[in-house]
Amino acid sequence: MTNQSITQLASSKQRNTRQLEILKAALNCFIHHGIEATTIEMIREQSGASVGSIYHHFGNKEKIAAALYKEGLRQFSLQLKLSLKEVTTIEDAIRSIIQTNIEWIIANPDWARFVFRHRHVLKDTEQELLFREETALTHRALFTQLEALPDFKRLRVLPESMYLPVLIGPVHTYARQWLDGLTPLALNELTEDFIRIALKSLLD
Amino acid sequence: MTNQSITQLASSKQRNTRQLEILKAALNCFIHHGIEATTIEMIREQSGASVGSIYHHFGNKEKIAAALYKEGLRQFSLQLKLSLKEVTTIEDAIRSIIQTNIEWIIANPDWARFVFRHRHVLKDTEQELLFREETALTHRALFTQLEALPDFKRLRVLPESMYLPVLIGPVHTYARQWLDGLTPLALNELTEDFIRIALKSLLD
Amino acid sequence: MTNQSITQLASSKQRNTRQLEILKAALNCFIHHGIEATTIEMIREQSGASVGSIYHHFGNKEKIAAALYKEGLRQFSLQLKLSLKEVTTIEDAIRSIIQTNIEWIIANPDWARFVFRHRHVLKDTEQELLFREETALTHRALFTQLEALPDFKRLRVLPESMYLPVLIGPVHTYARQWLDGLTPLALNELTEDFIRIALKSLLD
Amino acid sequence: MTNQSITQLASSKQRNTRQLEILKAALNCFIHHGIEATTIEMIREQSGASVGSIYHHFGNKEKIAAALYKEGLRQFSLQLKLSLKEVTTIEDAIRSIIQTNIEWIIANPDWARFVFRHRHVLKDTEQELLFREETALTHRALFTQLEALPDFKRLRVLPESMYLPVLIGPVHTYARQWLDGLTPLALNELTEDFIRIALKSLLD
DNA sequence: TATGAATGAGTCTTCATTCAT
DNA sequence: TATGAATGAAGACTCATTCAT
Repeated sequence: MTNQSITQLASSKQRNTRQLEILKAALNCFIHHGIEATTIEMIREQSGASVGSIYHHFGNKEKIAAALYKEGLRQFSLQLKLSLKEVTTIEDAIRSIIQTNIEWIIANPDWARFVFRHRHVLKDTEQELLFREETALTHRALFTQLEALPDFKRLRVLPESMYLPVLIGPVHTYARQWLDGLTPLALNELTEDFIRIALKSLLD
Repeated sequence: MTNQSITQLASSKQRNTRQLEILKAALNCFIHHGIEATTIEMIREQSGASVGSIYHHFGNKEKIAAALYKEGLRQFSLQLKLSLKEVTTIEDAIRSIIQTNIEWIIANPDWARFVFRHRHVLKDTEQELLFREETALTHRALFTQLEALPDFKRLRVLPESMYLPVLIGPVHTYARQWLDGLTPLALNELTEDFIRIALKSLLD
Repeated sequence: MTNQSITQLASSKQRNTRQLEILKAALNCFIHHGIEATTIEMIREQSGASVGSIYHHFGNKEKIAAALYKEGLRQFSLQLKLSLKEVTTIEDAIRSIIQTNIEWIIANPDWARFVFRHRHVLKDTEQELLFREETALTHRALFTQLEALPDFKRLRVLPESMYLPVLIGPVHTYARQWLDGLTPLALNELTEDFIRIALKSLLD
Repeated sequence: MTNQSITQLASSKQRNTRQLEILKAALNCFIHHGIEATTIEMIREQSGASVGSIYHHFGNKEKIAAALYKEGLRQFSLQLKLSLKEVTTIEDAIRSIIQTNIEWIIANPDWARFVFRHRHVLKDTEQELLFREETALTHRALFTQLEALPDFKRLRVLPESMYLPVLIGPVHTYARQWLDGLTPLALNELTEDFIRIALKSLLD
């Protein structure tokens, strides 16, 4: 049904098999029916866990969604950080960011659908603020790394909050359509095009 | 609470006051609580209409959401079409598209939040296919109009499905953040920046 | 099953038939199984009302219990007030109070069981304070009436909070046992004995 | 939080520390939330025992409540028996019974609340009949002892089942209110008053 | 004796929807 | 067209109890 590998899901936090099965089942249900329309019973059936076990591990449905969201973004962040490790020029950095985005989306289509569609699962949650701060820190760290690059000044001068939208907006907007099956061309075939666009947009 | 004007909501289809009040109340509820978490009772309370009346006019909750979604996009399309009427160069066209997007989002923030967040309200609906075709037609018409422009060939050669993401992806990605209050700079202050970016990305 | 008459239940507040059926069924269930062990399903079955109707009228199970409790005490208070209307001596007053207590308990055994057993249904409820004040007022009014009697000074001097326990404690303690089937003699056969005891305890 | 001493709880039956901790925690929970609303988890948390341990020692929640109830009454009975050992006149006996009641309630307020509120924990239990008989025996023994007193005939002639309610009803009715914080005067300040009342009621 | 993860039957409660007026 | 009381299916969630260690 889905190519979401359990190994993938496992990678960003210590989770036992039972928890991973629950997360995997939940992700699948959430994508196919939406969070609200997914019943605990559905997750139970697909995961093999008992209702009690699901509640034992996650507390309630919203927290499963929250876990899925947070771990998705964390896992992506990690991958991005790794890919930026060796980068020495601003051009390489842009290239890396775009490539990693596309690669992650292609490797984790359901997870990508989930984070694209459910930006608000953390809303009104105790974890909300904490996770916002974590995200802000990650962004800050990324920007700091870019600033340290020797050719950083090649980057177009823009309000800071615009950089990410400009850099990755086209990819994300395309990816949303592709993930919805609305687009003839696969995302990965367009990697070079998106990189070229980003370079033109951001480097003088 | 919201600056969504009822007049605005009214403009794309023949609707009486009662219906507009219902739509307005529903939009407000949907934004604040999500579609599923919004109960008919909430819409009843905010709109002043009775439960029976709501059902009389819209059939059920999903159809209210569907109406909101379709009319939102139609209303935007209309505005875009008007703004493109006088356009004579490709550069003006790009400028117009970006400007109209930003203007519409700023004029209809809740509506914008709604269409951004609820791309899937038409899913598994009889209206789905119909509306998809309508949207495709609109896109086609837009592209045809651009092709007819004398300096069309200035446009970078790209797979056709990439044009819209590249053109409007940065604005939309930024707008989502702005509508969520995650961004320091108001969208309208960045209009010129976004236009410059788009021109650089799309014109040779 | 129970001799609780619906007419009786109706007397202290404007209630429609449906509500009275629900209250009657609930009282019966509460007595036989306790409040917690009574399920809405049981009340539904016995009352003939639908689940939704029960919730429509009472909000939840606790509020049914609260209504039963408050209306029980109110109904008793009313009866007591009526019986004290014509009273001219302190002895008659004592006699009246004891008689009314016994009569009410005998006429409403299930209701009496309920108020004896469930003094705390209003605990941590918004109605708690309000009802406490109502009760205090009723008590105050009763005492004021007694004070106005010409032979009031025949009453033994005691801390005010002791009067009611001394006057009615024996009856209530006996009634609890009788209502539990633990006592050979019916409460009403002992009316004169209880009156004599009360007079001895409280006069000169 | 409560002045219920563990030593007190221990006195009527052989119980090890673990069991006493469980009983103490349970009593506290039962008083604050009621028996049904108390979860094993709450008792576990307050007692420090594990869920398994609680079940090992008591079988289930109802049996904890039953143990608490039975041991409470037994402990009180014991204390009463001791206090009646030296009694030689009917007046002293009445005095002793009232004093012991008040003393026990003051020394064990939570336990007193518990037995007052939960007369029916043994209902539909195998222990019910047994304990009823035990109680009846105790009452019989008490009455026999009183009958043996030289001035027994000073006691007013009343149906036998009335003696206890008349003797102790006022104290219990007052105590219920006092334990609920509804009364300005502490129970122990009224001991002499209650004794005087009882003597007047019961001795000719 | 002690532990606590796992189970799943059992309940409360919600809410979309209907329909008689 | 408008109303809102009544319905009951459906689901989230709890919690007593078990049992392998």
